[in-house]
Amino acid sequence: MSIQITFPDGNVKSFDAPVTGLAIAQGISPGLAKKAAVIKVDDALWDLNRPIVRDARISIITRDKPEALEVIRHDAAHVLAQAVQELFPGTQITFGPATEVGFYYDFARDTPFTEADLEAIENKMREIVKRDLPIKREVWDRDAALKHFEAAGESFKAEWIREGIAADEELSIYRQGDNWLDMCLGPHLPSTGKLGSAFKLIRVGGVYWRGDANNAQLQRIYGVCFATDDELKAYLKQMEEAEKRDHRKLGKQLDLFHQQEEAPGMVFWHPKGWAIWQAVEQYVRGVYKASGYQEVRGPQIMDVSLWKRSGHWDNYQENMFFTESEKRTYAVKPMNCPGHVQIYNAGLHSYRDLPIRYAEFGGCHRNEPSGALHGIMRVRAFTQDDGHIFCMPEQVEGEVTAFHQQAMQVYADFGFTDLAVKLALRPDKRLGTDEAWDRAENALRAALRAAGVAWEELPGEGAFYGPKIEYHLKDSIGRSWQVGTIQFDPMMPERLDASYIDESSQRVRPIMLHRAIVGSMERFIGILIEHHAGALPFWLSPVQAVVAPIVSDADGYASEVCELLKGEGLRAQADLRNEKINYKIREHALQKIPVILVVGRKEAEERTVTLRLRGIDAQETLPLDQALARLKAMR
RNA sequence: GCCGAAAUAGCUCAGUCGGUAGAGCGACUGAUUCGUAAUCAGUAGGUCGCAGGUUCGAUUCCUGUUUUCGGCACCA
Repeated sequence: MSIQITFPDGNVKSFDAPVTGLAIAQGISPGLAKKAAVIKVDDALWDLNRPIVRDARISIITRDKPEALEVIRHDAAHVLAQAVQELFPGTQITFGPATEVGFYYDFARDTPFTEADLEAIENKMREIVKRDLPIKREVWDRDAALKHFEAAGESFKAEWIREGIAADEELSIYRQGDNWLDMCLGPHLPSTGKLGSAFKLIRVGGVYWRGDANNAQLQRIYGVCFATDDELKAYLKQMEEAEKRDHRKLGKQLDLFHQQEEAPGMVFWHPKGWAIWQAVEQYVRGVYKASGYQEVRGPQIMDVSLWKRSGHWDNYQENMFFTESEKRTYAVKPMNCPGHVQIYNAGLHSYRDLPIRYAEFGGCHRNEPSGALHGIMRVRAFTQDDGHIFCMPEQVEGEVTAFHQQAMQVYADFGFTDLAVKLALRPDKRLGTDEAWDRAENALRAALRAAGVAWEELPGEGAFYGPKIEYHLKDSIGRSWQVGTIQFDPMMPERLDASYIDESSQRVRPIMLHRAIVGSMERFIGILIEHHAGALPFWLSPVQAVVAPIVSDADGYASEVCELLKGEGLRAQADLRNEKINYKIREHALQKIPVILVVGRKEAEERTVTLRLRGIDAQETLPLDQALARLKAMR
């Protein structure tokens, strides 16, 4: 039988069926066959040696293409699995996909893998690559597969066949050489030799079977993998650089903050770190004012009955701190919203007053699981740039759109342009009817559409009271953190009895929007530090300028210059230590001070200063008033 | 919270196959006044995370615990 194969350029050629991708590639050129990784058949990626038996549009995917890279990484996972089973018989295989930079595979084994094991496993992987084992796809009968894996003691694979694969679904098995196989959707490279050498095992960690904490604990081995050795090398280099930007490291080096054993998950802000905080806070306060918020302040602890009414006690009591006095139990606030509702409820509101927007730099405590703590990014005591908008349902879309635009402007002002916008939809554990959730989710979608942004939807990730839009930023090693959010909440007004009087004098529930732009001040400052590698923009730098005299004869003049700068509201210091100018320059450069003003005898006599700006070796000497004007312009 | 690892001077780290520890930087003191990324010399500084156990003797071995790190789960 002959089939028609359509090539990417539109050419059509007849082949005797079955024909494989590899054969087609060889027909074009041996070079292409060598570079080929997989073949795209219509819109699906297939193995090169999988027989094509029908008319199809095809394109050969060479190993330098992104789609091929995913296959290479997936292959690496399988080679890893085989290596582990050869080295550690009795270890069960489960799943092993490609990731953004490599791959992982999850194993069930009683004995933990050690760092030394990783080295041995990686060597075994290279050996399997060298053996160049053919990789072949087979379609198995479901019962046969079940029987095989059960007989092999692979209970996790067997469970997956029973519970994870639909009865009518095709079950594919990939054989790697004669003695090893795995159940897998594929596609894969034609042989292990095609994997190449650009991979490296990097760490091992514990995970739960099927991502559920109630299930068995597995061990996940992570690797990184690229198409070429140069790319791997570049990646490892980049990671090394990224580690230098770690906010925990820079926080210490730049003397911004510290944390200690007696206060896990909490931050001791040092003067320089607090200066950054103040700069951020004053900026955000300006945003509050500009966008119609009134700043308020609620109490830090409130009777637990209030938290029972709000629903927080039911959902989060495990993660709340409590304190007691005179036989009453108080909850240390984990959120500011119930407090804001009390402020709202203290007065009577007409529909004409809405929207009412309250804002607070609200300090919250949440007893986060110990394993979740991470520097100042995930803490147990934090401050939100929190705000709550009480409005009518028809005002929601406009408020959300306005918020979005304001938030994007704020991120841009701090130097962030690469934001991920996500829409978190109804979770399993929730309040309210499905109809209410439909309305809420659609209102947020409409607002995002109106704002003209692309967003990702996250089913099941919403808050218990409503859906939310989330804004995410990445840290130096690629971990994604939520910063801003706006959340739709029809539940809290109901539970805490908030209302307004509508046009026909009826008491009606407002909608409440919870919103934050920087989110947690702690987390945001952590991300700021990493994003700028500690070299914060001038307006955020804790010390904006250092005046450094060359000889002690210039000390008086240096102090005068420093006082002048401070008088203009700049954060300046004079470095009058008995050290050489080289020493001072080096130290302040390492401290990432944006401006160093060097003054020697000459400057003191002529009333000039020599400016040295961060990142620029060239110097410029200019009169004091001009230098001052220059610095003021940098704010 | 779960799996794994780690914790030594202010910081970065070395070390002790069980005999109570060392470097560099920093700090302090003195000398030096030196024009754009480290001047020289000297001094001080540590219950080796905490609590038990084994031992003649523990920072080292064992157990527990706290915190941190990596991963997962969680993240109102």
